[in-house]
Amino acid sequence: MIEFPTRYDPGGIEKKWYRFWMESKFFTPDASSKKPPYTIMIPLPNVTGRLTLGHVLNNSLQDILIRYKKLSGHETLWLMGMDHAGIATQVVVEEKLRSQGMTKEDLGREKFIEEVWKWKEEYAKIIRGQLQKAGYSLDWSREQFTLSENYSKKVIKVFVDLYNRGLIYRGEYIINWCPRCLTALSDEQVETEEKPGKLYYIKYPVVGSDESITVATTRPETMLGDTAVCVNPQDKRYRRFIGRRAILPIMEREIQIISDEYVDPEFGTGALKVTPAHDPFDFELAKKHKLEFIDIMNPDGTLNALTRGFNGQDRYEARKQIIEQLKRSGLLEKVEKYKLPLSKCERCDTAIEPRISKQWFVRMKPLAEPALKVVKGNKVRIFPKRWVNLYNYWMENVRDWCISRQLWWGHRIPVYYCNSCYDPDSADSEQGIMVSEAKPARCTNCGSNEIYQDEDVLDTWFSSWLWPFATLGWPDDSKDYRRFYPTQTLVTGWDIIYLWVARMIMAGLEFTKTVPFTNVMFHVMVRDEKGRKMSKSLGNSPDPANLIEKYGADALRFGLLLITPREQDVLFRENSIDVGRKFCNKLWNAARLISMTLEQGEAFDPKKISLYDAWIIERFNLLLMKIQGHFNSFEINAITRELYDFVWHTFCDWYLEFLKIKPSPAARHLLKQLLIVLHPFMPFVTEELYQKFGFSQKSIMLETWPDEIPITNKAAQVDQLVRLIEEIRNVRGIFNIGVKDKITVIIDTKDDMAVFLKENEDTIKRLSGAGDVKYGPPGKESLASIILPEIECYVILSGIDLAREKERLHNEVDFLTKRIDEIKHRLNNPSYVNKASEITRQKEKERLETFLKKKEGIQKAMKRI
RNA sequence: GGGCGGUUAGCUCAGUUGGUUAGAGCGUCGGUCUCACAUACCGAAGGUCAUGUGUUCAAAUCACAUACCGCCCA
Repeated sequence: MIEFPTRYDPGGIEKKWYRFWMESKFFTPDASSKKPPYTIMIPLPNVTGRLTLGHVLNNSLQDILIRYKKLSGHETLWLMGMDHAGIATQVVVEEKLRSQGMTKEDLGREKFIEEVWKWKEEYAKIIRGQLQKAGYSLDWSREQFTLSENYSKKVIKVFVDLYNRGLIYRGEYIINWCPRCLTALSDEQVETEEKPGKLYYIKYPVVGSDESITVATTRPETMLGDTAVCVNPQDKRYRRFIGRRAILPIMEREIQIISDEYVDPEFGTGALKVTPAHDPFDFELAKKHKLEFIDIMNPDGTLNALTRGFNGQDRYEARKQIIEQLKRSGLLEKVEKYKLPLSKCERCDTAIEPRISKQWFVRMKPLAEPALKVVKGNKVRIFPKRWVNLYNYWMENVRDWCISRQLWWGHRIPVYYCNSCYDPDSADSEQGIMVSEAKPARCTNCGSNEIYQDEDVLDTWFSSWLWPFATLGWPDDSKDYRRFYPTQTLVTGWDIIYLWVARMIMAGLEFTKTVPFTNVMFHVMVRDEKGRKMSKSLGNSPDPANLIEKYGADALRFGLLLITPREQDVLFRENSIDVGRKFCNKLWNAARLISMTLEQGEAFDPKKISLYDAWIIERFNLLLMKIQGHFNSFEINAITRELYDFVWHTFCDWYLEFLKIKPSPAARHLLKQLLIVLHPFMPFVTEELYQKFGFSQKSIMLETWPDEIPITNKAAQVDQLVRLIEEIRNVRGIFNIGVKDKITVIIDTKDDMAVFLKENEDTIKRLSGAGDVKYGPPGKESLASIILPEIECYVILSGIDLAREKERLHNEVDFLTKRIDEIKHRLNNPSYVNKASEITRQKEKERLETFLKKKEGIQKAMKRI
């Protein structure tokens, strides 16, 4: 007899088994194994902060795939690692310093980086703890970090290689500048939102006339950097001004009036103020027309000395004053309300400043083309399919990637400058610039030994796009790399298609000549009740570790998956994972019951099973088939629903009830199979139960995914029995017959069914609450009638309202008559007969048959009343 | 402005090639501590499947349009 508490308590059990798995090295694959490999690279969490429920969803899905594949005979590797997350981590550490009244400049670069490393160690530990608590079968022995010495070497090598092949260049362009983080950002790290703003109409007086030309702008402060006004050459209103000069108000500077057909005459006034150093469009225009570039901003978003009186003023403060001045001088024509897109830094929410700046870029077109092809050609398959559109859209419109960041925390750019022959003011010359993995001893141009390294670091994503192979030893021809690369599946959120997924595909093709993974599974986002994405910086996620304390890891994992919709983001409410906790307890108790019905010494033999066994096995086989299908299309939350329904409403509600009356060795066998199938979803409780029952392996992790169990019995009679019991219960409910009031039922049926029901009288009695079962046609008692295709059944109602039963039957007849007419009509319709499939028509005929029989039975019963 | 997704019971969601009387969980109501589980069991109430038009023998399911919500891009 197995000792079995009535309640499942996950606490101690989870810790015990995780330690056991770790000590047994079950998470660490053998690179020399002959089994087919299955590899997943974890979407490396940032060391910035604690993991959120978003990570729980993401990692639970991966753990399910990995554990499933391991059970299915694969050598699985789920590689653990973390991301240094340049800006995000630097921001939080700066924040921490600020709370202590310090800035990073107070510390200096070296000391500051030391502080960040301390942060990294602290949070890496927390994150590992969170992941282990959740039961994830990550290979900890191969853990990676994007800023480790080893990983950095690879990042630097890639930079140098790409530079040597002309795919990395330095250039002066308009980039997204965050005045808070004081760094350039890539286009993908900027978020835009629509904000109510204003459109200001400003008059620029035309030199040598008393006329003026009016421009419209949403950012009047940028006018201080204007170097031209541009109109469409076809625009009759302005034709006469082209080639003349205007006076820039406030600055009192003369600027040109030029024409270009890119100007939209419909927008604003049709005259465009040109600010080449602060707008990407104006920048292009200025290059074309050889205009002057005037940068009027300091890095922190204040205006600089080139703006005369506004030097040192904040951009928004300056805007107010400029409007005031324009009003006073009568040059502000009008102000309109206007909705404008506002760009923000994704990390700190500060409004982005487009700004001319010298940065390093990756040429993306040549990388994107092959990456587009592999998705079109199904070499990389994306699930759900609809995300292919987004991928294609981005790849087809890809822009060069700004990879330099003015940060301290990251991979220092491997570019060196010669102090004597390099000219920082020359935009194009490469004289005195050296790109190499190690610091050159002397300048390759002039031989000077005064050489200094670029101060900037690389975009974090420039390291994480190498993740699938840099983690496995590449560029060395290592055993792991040969064995586990390319990987099979990537599981991630759709929000980083551009930032990460697309770039990994490009990097894989470029550096390893193969796709880095064959399947990409995108899952939805976890949001809080207000619909905000759960994020480390917002701090709006409960700590998964706390939820696990409260509910158990299996409960959190299973519950979260169960409430996750197919295509829509999940709005998380804590009480909704309670369903996971209850499910664990249900499974626990199902096993408990089975342990109590065990018959010693009897082994399961599929040839010697009861009809009940056959009935449940049929359903179990069907379940396996469905699960297989869903795994193939990566619809994992569909599987959780199938499992839930099967365990609760088929296995427990019916089979275990049958089992109480007729114990069977099949139950133990089925339980084992069921535990294996459930194991990827709820690893702890299944291991505990597996061990409790002493099944054959050392751990459930070493088991084999079940095949369908071949059976020959047909269990259709059990379906009829289930229906009969449901109907009797229904009658009890309708007539308010209490559970304790035993009723008498009369069953009228024939042939095999009569034999079967007689044999299973105990089941009927027990599950329907019947005290007595009689057979044959009923007498003249007061009866409620249950008419099934092969069974007629009557419940004796003494002292009960017969009018009610009459009404019930009457309604039923009405309903059936309607259906029968419908089907008859359909079957007589020539186009239906011609067009509907054979199977459909056959089904329809069977339905008609059933309804007719039932109607007849009910009519007979009505006469009897 | 372009694109993607959503709209099904009071709430959160299933419903995958069009074909029984559209399902589940939670909540509500009624009844049970029935020897696995009260973290449970039995039953009930509750739906013009957003709206409109169309295709079809047949539409929650397909097409088009509209409305509202969410997201992405410009």
